[in-house]
Amino acid sequence: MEMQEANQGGSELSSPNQTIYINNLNEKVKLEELKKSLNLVFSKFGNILEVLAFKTLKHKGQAWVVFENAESASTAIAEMNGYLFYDKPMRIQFAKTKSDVVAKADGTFVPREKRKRHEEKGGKKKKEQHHDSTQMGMAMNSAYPGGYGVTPPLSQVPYPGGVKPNLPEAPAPPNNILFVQNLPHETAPMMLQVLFSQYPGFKEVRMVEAKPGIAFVEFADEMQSTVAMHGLQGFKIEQNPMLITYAKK
DNA sequence: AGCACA
Repeated sequence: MEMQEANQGGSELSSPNQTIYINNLNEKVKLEELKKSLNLVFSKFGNILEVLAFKTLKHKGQAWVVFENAESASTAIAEMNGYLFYDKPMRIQFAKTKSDVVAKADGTFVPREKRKRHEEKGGKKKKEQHHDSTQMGMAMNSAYPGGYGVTPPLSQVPYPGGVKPNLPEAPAPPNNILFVQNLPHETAPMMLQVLFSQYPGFKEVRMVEAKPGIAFVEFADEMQSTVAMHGLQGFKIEQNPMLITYAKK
């Protein structure tokens, strides 16, 4: 039988990073509210260092959430990609580059001139563009209740009717097969079996030789796959947090 | 659509 490309929508997964990049956000929402809400929704995945969003035309509808750990970011992507937020499904990926707050902590921070790709050309009337970058560090992040399984309405179908064919990561609907990513290349099927077979309904692990780092894990039904997914989401194998989603059928 | 921290 044939199987869909393992890779989601043909776009590569950016390398794991502690910052997530979110787009397809509802542009009508005011920035402050947007950031507050993002903070609320994402704080259960771990401590958030900063939430950034901007109002400029080039950056509308997008935001960055900087976590303290890459593991949190990874879990947040797996759990929240496609989540309806102000009536639109969030599209989430790892950020392409390291956030300044993180670089500052690293000691690798280099002031912006080096990092700018292209400067703005003259001839444009300069407009005030306010974007604020509130840092709501301690204020709003509550410690997470323990367990990620509590994401509410993922069951609502994110893309009802006509969908653009190549979304970066169109989340597959819940089903009995899990798609596991971000595994160390040397991960043995047996190791995965040990992990997943603790969950009821486990059937088998399938790994794709041609594509190291991923695996399919089949359960008897979707309730059982869901339990396993939430139980093992972000579980680290040799430092790599597993990223588990439903497989595309 | 669009990956920044002015």
